[in-house]
Order: sequence, then structure tokens, then C-alpha cells
Amino acid sequence: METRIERIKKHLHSSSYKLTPQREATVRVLLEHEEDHLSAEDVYLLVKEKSPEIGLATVYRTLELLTELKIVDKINFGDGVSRYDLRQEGAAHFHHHLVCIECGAVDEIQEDLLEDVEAVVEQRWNFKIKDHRLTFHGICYRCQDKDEE
Amino acid sequence: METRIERIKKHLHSSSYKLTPQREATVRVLLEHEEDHLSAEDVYLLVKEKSPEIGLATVYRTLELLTELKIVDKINFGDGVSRYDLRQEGAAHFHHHLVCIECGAVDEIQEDLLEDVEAVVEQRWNFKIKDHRLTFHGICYRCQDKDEE
DNA sequence: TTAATAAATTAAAATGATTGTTATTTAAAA
DNA sequence: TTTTAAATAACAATCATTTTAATTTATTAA
Repeated sequence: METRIERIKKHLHSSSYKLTPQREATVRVLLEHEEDHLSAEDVYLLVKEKSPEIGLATVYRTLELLTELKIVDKINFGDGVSRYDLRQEGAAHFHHHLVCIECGAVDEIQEDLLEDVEAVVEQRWNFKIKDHRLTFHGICYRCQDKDEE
Repeated sequence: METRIERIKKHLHSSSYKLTPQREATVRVLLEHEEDHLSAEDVYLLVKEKSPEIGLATVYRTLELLTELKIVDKINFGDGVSRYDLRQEGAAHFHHHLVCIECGAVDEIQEDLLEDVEAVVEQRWNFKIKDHRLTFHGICYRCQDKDEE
């Protein structure tokens, strides 16, 4: 945890940004909720618990900055809010998501799975892929079990 | 064109909705701009050209209805607006998108390409896939040509 | 160390997309 | 035709996000 913070700090410094207390508090919340897909408001409320003086706009600015530096990815599941997801260290590509249309749960797929598809797209459409977003909508294993009862 | 309108009309009727003049005007705009990825506001402005009395809220409600009936798909490319995309008739799955990070162009991929990936996901993650969203971000062929100049 | 400068933050206001409300209109059913 | 329900227009309200202006914090140069 501390080492990841250190690395993020260096990442910021290398682009001549500082890891201010507010930014550090925000990063810590993201690290502590790596499994979740928090909205800016979610992050704000969690940061506020430890640093009550922080403002929502600062959280937005921090998330924007982290997105720019590709430390987090901004993603949108179709409800009205953007969600922010820490990128795995060293991951070349953004991971995928499984959104359950029954319970709303969001699970992650860390495996790439798209190598072949991307090769086809680059070739057939002559498109230089820099990033991707892949989300499946369906029924998660938990709700399938529930349905059987 | 007329036959597609007819089919959409029947689709609405089968769920006991009517194809009102406002709804028809909206559907026509979508049909006439099938290649584009219009926001609600875009649709509104285009509908207004032919039917100036229409209200923005009606366009929103119509798009929402069409989305519910899976006649259009609502998609979000990360700018602040939802975009609406007619589903190909008879298409089981939503098509994919190529978003150019230089010029902003959005191209479509109608081919599925995901069959293998979906088989893996259904099996390995025990997830019943109902739909998907796949978007690639990168440099389109037009901008690649431009860069070479 | 101190004055000057730049970066970051707060708090509040502004913006822009989307949704809700109410009165009215239109269409369908009795 | 009368009644009822669905759909709409016009406007107000809401919600996420961004901007602004004043203030604070950190950094640099004297």
C-alpha cells in the first residue's frame, strides 16, 4: 500500500504535480476500495470521513488528474455518473467489466481476452488501438443461483 | 425506410405504445442519420426542423422508450452526453465502435467479433451475457494518413 | 529569512444534461 | 357524444460536473 502510494507520488512528480494531502487522501480511498467502482460523490464522502475539510471540486479535479496520468480509468455504466477505477500497476490495457442487470453488481475481468480481436480490428479497419472499453451486461453467478431456488 | 418505420410501429403496438407524430418524426431523424451518433439535443434540433412544435422532453422520453424496446441503443463515449444509435434490424448484439482520439470521429463495426470471447466469459466467469459494449479508442485511418504528410 | 510567485484549494455560483410537473391536447373506448 | 387514458408542451426542478474568485500553501529568488 505504502509502496503504491510512493510510486503514484513519483508518477505525479514526474509530470510536475505534487501529492498534496487532499490528493493523497483521495488516492488512499481508491486503494482501499479497489474492488468497487466509486463515483466522484462516493469518493468524496469516503475522503470526507478522514479529511472533512476537503471540497467536492477538489475530488473531481484530483480524479481528473489521475485519469489524465492513467493512474485511474474513468468509466461509465449508463447510470448518470462516471466511475473511477484504479488501473492495475503495469497493466497495458484497461480491464473489462461484468455488470449484472439483476443486482447491479460490477465484477472485473483482469485478463486481456481481446488480443485476437484487436489484431483483427487494427488490420481490417486500419485503426491504431490505444485503449478499449469492454463491458458485458447479463446475469452474474450469484443471481443465477438465486433464480434456481 | 417506410417498411422500417412500419416495423417499428408494429413493435411499439406490440407493447401497446403508439407511433405518435412526434415519435415518428424522431424515428425518421434517427433513420436519416443512421451513421451518426446523435445526442438527445442533436436529435431535438433535427426534429425541430420539420416539426418545430416538439419539446426537448418529448424527444428524451421517446429515446428512452426506444431504448427500452431495444430499437435504439444508448451509448456514452465519455463526453458528458448520451448518444443514441439505431440497432441493426435483427441484430442479436450491439455493434462496436471506434473512437478516434485525434479527430473525434466515431466509426462502427457491425461484425460481432466477440463470439469466442463471450464463450470464454460465460464459461469461466459463469456469467449469462445479454448484451455488451465494446469501444476502441485510438487513431482512425484518416488521421493516420494525415500524420504521414 | 522574507518578499514574490505559482500551484492548489475552498466555497459558492454557474452550467448543462436530464427528469419531473402541471395543464392541455389528442386519441380511444364506452 | 361523453368519458377515460395516453401523450405532449412548456416550464421548473434536479443532479452531476465545472468554473470562478478569494484564500491558502508551497516554492523560488532576493
